[in-house]
Amino acid sequence: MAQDISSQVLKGILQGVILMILNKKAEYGYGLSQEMNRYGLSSVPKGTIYPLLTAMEKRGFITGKRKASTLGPTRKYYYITATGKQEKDRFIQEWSQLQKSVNTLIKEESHD
Amino acid sequence: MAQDISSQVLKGILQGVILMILNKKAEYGYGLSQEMNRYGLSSVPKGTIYPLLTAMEKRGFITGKRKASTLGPTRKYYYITATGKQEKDRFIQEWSQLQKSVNTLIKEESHD
DNA sequence: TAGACTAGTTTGCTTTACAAACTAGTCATT
DNA sequence: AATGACTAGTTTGTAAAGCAAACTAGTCTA
Repeated sequence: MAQDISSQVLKGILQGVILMILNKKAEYGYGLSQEMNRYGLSSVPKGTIYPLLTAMEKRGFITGKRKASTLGPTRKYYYITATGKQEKDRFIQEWSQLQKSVNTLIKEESHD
Repeated sequence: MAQDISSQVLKGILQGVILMILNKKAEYGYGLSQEMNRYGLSSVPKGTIYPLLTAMEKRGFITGKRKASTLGPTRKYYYITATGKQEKDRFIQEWSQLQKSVNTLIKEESHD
């Protein structure tokens, strides 16, 4: 398994990543965290993820609904909104632009 | 020209980008800012870039030397250190891992 | 009943981001 | 010689983020 991505680099894109996951299916904070691990996005601390989800709800990108679980405490599932989908698309565009810029820099340094 | 990258997304990688540019040649803050624009990395505010350069010098990644300019105030040129080169390589690895993870997510959503 | 795992909230500290104000140099107009 | 535009850097003050840690609380197994 590849090395973990430092929270430093992950910071800016965390919201975008969450929106992409929630666009596929509704998830709750704890599950989201595990889902990200599966994608190689190293464990985001709960002190970061839960407040971020709350902030994203305030911004109108997602909505949360509490649901009881048969195997633990109640979960708070988050659903992406129409605004959230727009924001997700905006993120994808920005990401592709960023990729281009950074990869150009990396390529230049390797064949100098 | 493509749309600008929000400071939000740029945040985590700003230090890595600066290290890559300084690895090619020494630069001063203002010139660095213009160089980044050329790579499509939208104008980083001076309130961010100058303090970051100072912090990077404290961390030992770069060293600054003042040099007079014939066409303006004195400039502070920054040179990458051996530690900085290590950090730069670490960044490149992390970046490639991040790219894999995020692109997997994007691909999945497009063919669902 | 104690420990492990799940699930979420809240608090408090530290770091970061950055607009804005300020100093200071050159150069072209007016 | 004064004004404005561009270059170049520092400092200050505020706001926002990140997150460890403490706390509550549910299930399940030993």
